[in-house]
Amino acid sequence: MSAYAQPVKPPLPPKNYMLPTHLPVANKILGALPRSDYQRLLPHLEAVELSEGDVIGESGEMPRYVYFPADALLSLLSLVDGGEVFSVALVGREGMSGVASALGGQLSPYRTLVLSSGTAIRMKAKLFVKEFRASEVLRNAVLRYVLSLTVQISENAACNRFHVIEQRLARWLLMMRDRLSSDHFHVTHEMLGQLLGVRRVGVTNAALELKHRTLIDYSRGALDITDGPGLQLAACACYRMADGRHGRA
Amino acid sequence: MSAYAQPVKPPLPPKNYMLPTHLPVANKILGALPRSDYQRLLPHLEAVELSEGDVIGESGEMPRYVYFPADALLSLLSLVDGGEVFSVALVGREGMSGVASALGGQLSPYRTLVLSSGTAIRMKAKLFVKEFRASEVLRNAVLRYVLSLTVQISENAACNRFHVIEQRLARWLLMMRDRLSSDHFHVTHEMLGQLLGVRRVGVTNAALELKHRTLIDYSRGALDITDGPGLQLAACACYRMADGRHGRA
DNA sequence: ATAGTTCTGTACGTCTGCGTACACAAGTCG
DNA sequence: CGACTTGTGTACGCAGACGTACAGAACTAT
Repeated sequence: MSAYAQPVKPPLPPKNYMLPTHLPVANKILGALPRSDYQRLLPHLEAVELSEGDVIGESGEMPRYVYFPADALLSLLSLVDGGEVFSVALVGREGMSGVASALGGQLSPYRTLVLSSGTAIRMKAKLFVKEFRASEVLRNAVLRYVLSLTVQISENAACNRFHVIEQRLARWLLMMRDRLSSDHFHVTHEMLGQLLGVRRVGVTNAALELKHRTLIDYSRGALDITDGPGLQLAACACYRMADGRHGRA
Repeated sequence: MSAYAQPVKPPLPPKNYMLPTHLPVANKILGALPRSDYQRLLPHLEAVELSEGDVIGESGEMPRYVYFPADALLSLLSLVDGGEVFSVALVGREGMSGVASALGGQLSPYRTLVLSSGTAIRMKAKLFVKEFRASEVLRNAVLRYVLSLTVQISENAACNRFHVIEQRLARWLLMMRDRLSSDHFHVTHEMLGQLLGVRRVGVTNAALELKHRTLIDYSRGALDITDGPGLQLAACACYRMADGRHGRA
């Protein structure tokens, strides 16, 4: 059974790091804050190490922390009635988890899963809400991210509707690459199946095809993007439209 | 050709109405405002009549107005590269169009289509942004709606992934009924196909089945929900999870 | 009344993806 | 070392939806 199927994981071991007392910080929302705002938040920020498979927030519960990924990668999963899970968005250093709190929600609508191990900066949700209300700078940064998140979810929904697995797989691999800033990362076909909302076998077939075309290579979860430009051609145009912006040419 | 396929419709004829100077107003966001806030907005609000098929906002453009539907019904359409359109959300009296402006976006990510004729209250987008920044009450109301909109889009995406056309059709009809507060409304199979992102024929087949089960009846766009509870059983559980809240038992 | 348009019903071959099952390989743990 | 777990490859029948095409019914306009 993959970690995806587990409803809740045990609490993560918090591990403190030195946080930079000056900009830029790894996370782009925090990094965009003026020095004075960042300094005010600093005492309440805590760097933690997240491990692949951790569930750091469950749908229907109110998260105690909001997370700003540095080099970790998160996935927001929507739970369907039959116990199915479906990934609606990826969250990397450009974003955060826990926006529902800011928007006045009492419950998180998503399960938040750690897709790729790494560091994230966290903050108590209640405090974050307070800061969000008080600081216009922070609020504007967060709201801009909420917008891009909503757009990501929407385009993703449309993409799922119209494009075949192979194109979508190529796109997701590129999206992960962009957010991780690396051509090499760890992800199994089973995980990708959950992200795309398709069978593991469907991923295997699509991945094989991409492998035969020498666009990617992989073995037991160790995935390599060997031909980025080629992979972009294999992906649907959704990638260029929505995600090309993130950089990593 | 259906109105959906047309990129832009000619400007709508604005038609002024008396707006209530006291609460409640038909739109729930505006209606939830304290009297003083509503009074301040009032001079800038304008009631307009929207007609089915009107496109009141185009993807990639910045809308000049934000709209608060009273008894009109809007659909937010995401445009996919190949010219396909896909409805990501319904907006009725519980919501508004143009949230992107509030969140700091320069461009609307959606085409906004009038699904069902009726009245809406509109306001210049720039002014709305100003008020959004200035008034915490308005801001909180709008942000709560942004959250529910995001959740709607997400659950919709997941629903599309896992449920068959017939269930999804039943759900959309119920969603439309809830927002229009009526068991009878006008919508063609062609329109529904665009909303669900499927072929017109697919809708016809599903609708026929629902008709044979005497859950609905229709003819040339005039649609009747003749057995609401039965239709709920035909719909996927997504309806009860997400939309049952809207009321209309 | 006639002609045109819109909406709905029906048909048919095709394709993508599903559900399921099994085998093998590579790692892990005792 | 052997036993177990995890990840990947492969097969096969089936179902839902697609693309397309055509025809009739209902409404509209002249």
